[in-house]
Amino acid sequence: MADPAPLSPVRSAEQPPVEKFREFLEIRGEKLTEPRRVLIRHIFDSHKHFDADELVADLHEAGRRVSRATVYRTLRLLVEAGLLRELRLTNRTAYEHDYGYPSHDHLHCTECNKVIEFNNEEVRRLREAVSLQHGFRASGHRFLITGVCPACSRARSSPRRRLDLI
Amino acid sequence: MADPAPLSPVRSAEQPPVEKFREFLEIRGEKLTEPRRVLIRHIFDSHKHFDADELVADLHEAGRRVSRATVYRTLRLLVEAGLLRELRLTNRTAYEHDYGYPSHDHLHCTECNKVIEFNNEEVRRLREAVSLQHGFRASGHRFLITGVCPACSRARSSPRRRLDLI
DNA sequence: ATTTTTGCAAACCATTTGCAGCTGG
DNA sequence: CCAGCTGCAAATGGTTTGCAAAAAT
Repeated sequence: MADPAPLSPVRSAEQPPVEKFREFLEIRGEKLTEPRRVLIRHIFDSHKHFDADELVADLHEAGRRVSRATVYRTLRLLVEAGLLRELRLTNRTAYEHDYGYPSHDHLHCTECNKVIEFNNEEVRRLREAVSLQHGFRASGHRFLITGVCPACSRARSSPRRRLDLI
Repeated sequence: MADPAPLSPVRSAEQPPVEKFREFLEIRGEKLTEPRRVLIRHIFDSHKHFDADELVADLHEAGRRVSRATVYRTLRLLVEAGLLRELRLTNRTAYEHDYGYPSHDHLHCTECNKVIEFNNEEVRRLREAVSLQHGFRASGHRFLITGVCPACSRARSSPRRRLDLI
């Protein structure tokens, strides 16, 4: 999955993801194991969207092998812990950082499959307004705009496009 | 999947879904067959969200059996034709009417899994504003608010709840 | 007559799970 | 030590596909 154009990553006074996870596990009487540490380290090492398969592949390449089963099991925990968020754009579930990253929404280019993040105050306001109208207690939202990104838009209307297709 | 609280269905001067589909197929040199007619008739007979499995089950009950394979193949066509829209809330893909129904967004109750539709002008405006900011040509959007619906909210805070759980 | 479609069953693919052995607290 | 975890391999469950027979133009 294509990387998103990143917003300014703000992780300053907060505790690091591993600690947040340890806390979560402690409360449930569960354990912070080596495979889990490896995963969380790798995931929060860079800010990008990924799916289970990419994670397994990346780790194997890096010589840090964690079984597919453990990857799936841990991803579920990280979502429950509020560290990751699920993104269901295709048949495979993608994940993105939730903890320590500003809340945002997405533009999805249907030509190149790029995902662009954006942050707009209005979205949150609108979510509250709509929820209020329906007596709904909102806990989250997802605003996804699909279309064509500037780059693809340019390529599309460019006179050289016809030639490119040959 | 739970039915959505319906908006006023507006299908007046437009041609019926089957005709729209026939047109789509004709352009591609494809055929409007009996199983396809059965499916589209059943789907547009009532306005509700459904998935492939429910569709197969419903039809079998009604004595109009269409194979699972054909159901899946036809659903894909109906989406391409702009008659249906996909809704990926869970592991199975749900579908809703797109053609002849006002554009809208969704509130998804995570307790009872109900889907409530809403229509808010602001959403469209916001989509255009954000797209403009990013030089993006929007062709569609999805605004999904997750949380707890009024009914579940009431049940949750009710003093009798603890007893219900026993 | 020719091309597309259907139904069946088998294949696929992402994800989950049972289990025996390993590990963290 | 003991509850919880891991890896493996097998199971699941939704969706897709190959193919021979059936239907549409």
